[in-house]
Amino acid sequence: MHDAKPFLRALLEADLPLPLVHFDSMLAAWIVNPAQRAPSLDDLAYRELGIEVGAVDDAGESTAQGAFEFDETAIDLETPARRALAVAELVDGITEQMEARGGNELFSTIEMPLIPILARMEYDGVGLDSAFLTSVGVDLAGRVATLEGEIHSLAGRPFNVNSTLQLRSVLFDELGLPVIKKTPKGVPSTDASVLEKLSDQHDIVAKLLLFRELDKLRSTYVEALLKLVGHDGRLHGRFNQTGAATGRLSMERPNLQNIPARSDEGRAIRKAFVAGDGATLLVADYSQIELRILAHLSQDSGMIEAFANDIDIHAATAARVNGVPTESVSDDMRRTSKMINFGLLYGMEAYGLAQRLDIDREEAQHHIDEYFAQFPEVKAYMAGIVEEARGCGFTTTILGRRRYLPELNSQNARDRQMGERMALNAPIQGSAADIIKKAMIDLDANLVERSLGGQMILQIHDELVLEVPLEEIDEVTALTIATMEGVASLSVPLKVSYGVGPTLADAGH
DNA sequence: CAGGGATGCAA
DNA sequence: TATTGCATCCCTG
Repeated sequence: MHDAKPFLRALLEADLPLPLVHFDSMLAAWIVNPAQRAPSLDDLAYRELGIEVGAVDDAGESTAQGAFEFDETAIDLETPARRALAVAELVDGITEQMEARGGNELFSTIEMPLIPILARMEYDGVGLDSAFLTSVGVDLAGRVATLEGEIHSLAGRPFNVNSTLQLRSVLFDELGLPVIKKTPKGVPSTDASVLEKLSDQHDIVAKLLLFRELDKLRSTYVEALLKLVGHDGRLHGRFNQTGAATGRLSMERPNLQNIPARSDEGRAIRKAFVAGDGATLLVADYSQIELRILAHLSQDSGMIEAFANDIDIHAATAARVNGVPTESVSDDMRRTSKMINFGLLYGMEAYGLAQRLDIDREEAQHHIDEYFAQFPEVKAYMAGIVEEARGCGFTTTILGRRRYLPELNSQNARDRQMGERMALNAPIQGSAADIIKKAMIDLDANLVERSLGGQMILQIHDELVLEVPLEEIDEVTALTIATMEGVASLSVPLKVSYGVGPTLADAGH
């Protein structure tokens, strides 16, 4: 099949048994080159076979809901038939390409087995308390309207606060506030980091920040979610298995991987995600998985030791960098080390660290130098990975997932540096994706083996959300943690923390 | 109405 | 001028 998941989901909706799918040409083409998101059968057949399978309408292709809906008066059997034949013709060629790129095992042991699991997760969906969420929306709308009035008064005239064009005139032309930075197009920026720097200059600025925050929550996380609730009162987002070049999943309609978590208002929205009757939610997340992978890949003895002792990794790195005992680490020392730890995962440079810590570039460089002096294997690993990727053209994860980076040899310095950052990040983010995908496959099998009713319903990059019958919660919690922690044996332990509760807010931690 | 830019949410 | 995504709003053509 090409893109089997919507078909499997349609079978679940029709209460029909699922066939075993052996080969998904969309996934296979993505393994060969993860830069092409959702390779279409049209393009593949033309490129690999020189065949024109013809444009597909939504009758032959999966519809938005994943069901096959035929107009019975005008069934086109020819196009689906040509497409089916094209998939069959593609199998050998793409398999050879996967083989040549070392991707066959990843394909057959991770990506293919994940398809029916994701189909089931989409089919099950997650419960939404629409009445509660509606009341959150009413509250937010009221506060937003009040703020809008106050902003208009302070500006001296009404304008559309959501229009950056109009807001720019108000702030920089009419109120005379200083321009802090410009957008890539060269016009004055009004983004949150700019507003934060202007907050002591005019009362309007704090109102604007709050307006943006609350209106974002209202429009994106209240209105949008309510529109997508199914007839069963649940949200059935779609997982995109080929959406991220690093190997992560992505999600859409809705994207439940970016539900607010930090502010109080964000947590109110998380309260609307609920378990069904007689069930509860279990949220299990890998603790610092990317830094643990960095410790493993770099074999840095200091970092491995910190994880082996299971101490707060940001405090532990701060202690080492500053040459003090862990208990003497100040808040500021920990904050700096935490920023560098995160920056390492993204291919940080001094400029970026300086921005985030609001310090000079020179001072940021000094912090980075001190860090690398204490973690020399990390420094060597970072340098080596870029060099290796430049040589062979790709990076590799612990399960052999490759990301090709032609940018590394670009004539354009900006593109080349982007390639270097991607080379630094891809093995780490990609290995984390490998690990949680394997955990999903193992956990699904373990739940079935023990005849448990607990089901995975969401994956949010380093965490799994399960809906669990109340009477099973202890057994499923223990099984989930053991499975997630046991999927890989790295040079540092994998650690899982968890929370349980009737809503996503209660189960969070 | 499609598409791009700006913005902001998550890990 | 730190990685990966997706959604919203505004604005233009």
